[in-house]
Amino acid sequence: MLYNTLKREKQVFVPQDPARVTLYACGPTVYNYAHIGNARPAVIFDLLFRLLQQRYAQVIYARNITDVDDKINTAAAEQKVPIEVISKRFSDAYHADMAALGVGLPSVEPRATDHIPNMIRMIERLLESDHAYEVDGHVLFAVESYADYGLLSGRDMQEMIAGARVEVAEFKRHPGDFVLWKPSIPPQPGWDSPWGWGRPGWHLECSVMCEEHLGETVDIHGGGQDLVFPHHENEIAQSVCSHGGNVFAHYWMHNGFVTVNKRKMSKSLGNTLVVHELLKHTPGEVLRYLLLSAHYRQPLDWSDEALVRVRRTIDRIYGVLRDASSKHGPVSAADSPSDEFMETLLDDLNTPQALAELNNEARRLANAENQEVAKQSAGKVLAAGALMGLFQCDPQAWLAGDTEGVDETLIQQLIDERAVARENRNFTRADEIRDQLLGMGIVLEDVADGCRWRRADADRV
RNA sequence: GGCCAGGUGGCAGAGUGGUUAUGCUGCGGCCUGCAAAGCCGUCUACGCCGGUUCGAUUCCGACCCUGGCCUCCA
Repeated sequence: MLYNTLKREKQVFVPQDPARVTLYACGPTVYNYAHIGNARPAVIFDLLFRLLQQRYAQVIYARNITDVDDKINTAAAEQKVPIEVISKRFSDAYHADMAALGVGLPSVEPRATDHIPNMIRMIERLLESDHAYEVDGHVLFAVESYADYGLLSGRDMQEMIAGARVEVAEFKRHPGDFVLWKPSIPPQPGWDSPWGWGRPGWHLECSVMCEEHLGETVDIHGGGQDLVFPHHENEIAQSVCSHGGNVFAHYWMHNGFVTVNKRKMSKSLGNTLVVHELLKHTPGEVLRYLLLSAHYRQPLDWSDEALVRVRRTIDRIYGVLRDASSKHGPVSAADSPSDEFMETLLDDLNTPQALAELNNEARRLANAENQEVAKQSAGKVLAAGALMGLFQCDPQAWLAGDTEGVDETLIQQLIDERAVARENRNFTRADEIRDQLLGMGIVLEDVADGCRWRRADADRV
């Protein structure tokens, strides 16, 4: 069951071919570090990919890297380095950041620059069928040649012209026409083409890479909500028109925005949160949980309070897992999560409710009175976590936190000294030691078989 | 102006025509030498006004408000 932007309703997902399910998600343009808004679709479609793989024998998930774009050219010019340096640096960073968020690699990760000949062929087909025209070294797509243009975004071209706020380039036949190919001037990147030396327009790479790696028609195509128009609308136009009218994608999924303190994240507001930076202070798992804590189609508000909240929730669950294994022996993931969990996740990726189910199971685990119940509950928690990319760390290691800069020997000495003091019922001294450690950011927990310590929340978020 | 979302308890955030979401916080309790951790309990939730209904937060209509897109953007 998936919400389809095209139909504006939830639909039962029926693949064209259950033996080969295809998913395409718009990946990053590599001109800068990924911000948390880029991470949201990466995490969501990673989860969708995991779910599909559970249900279908073969799932091909393509997530592209756009490595030819004017923003890359600008970044290269500013930093006075070749564009390849920029695209290499930030695609590497993207991989590292996404890996930290538990995002696996897609089946294929095509790059725009590896598909220039195919792009040229697609443009030629569009020219031949009069869906495109050439002017001064530019090739433009003629939106009037495609009757269904605007269907995905629910737009009427006439109305859009009336409300247009942007000056239209002289050479366009219709204000909505968009560039398929444009001339380049060094140091801009360029390739030889029938229309001179130049480079592809934005939208084209996704159409071509879908065609190349997944086929003319894909099952699911996804991306951020802001891509609905014009990016995906234009992709549809190009693909349908160059494929003799064949459907481009059956299901369209779009994720909502990440806002920061209720405001849309944007460069102009200076409130973009870069994953690379967030990871310096926050484990990727916390970021992932937070990204999954709201439904993917809803806006997600990012704040320090939210980060703290998620941190505490995760700590509690790891704590329950740790206590369970020390009380009932080692636990491992069950074959599958609970039915409730799967059901809700399969209902248009209802991750908040799925996490609620996971929390319910964790509570059952904490309340488990015997080993059998405990192992069963722990198995469900771990299986659910595995599917969502959460709770795969060793609980003890997670709770100990980052021990860098912590003098473990000194802590142990103090704990031993405190144990002696407690033995002698010298609680004044014992509490003194506990306060001293707290001052160092260390919290003590007395348990049946001794005393364990962890870093205080404040130092770990 | 056009199009599209959404307004839920202190906060975050699901969901449902009649029954506990879940998490975080606060408060009370169990446990503890005291704590911490964990557990239990708890805090008169569904923007406003009509309508349908035995019954609406949930369906229908009007209204108010918020956000997004229409230009590069996940």
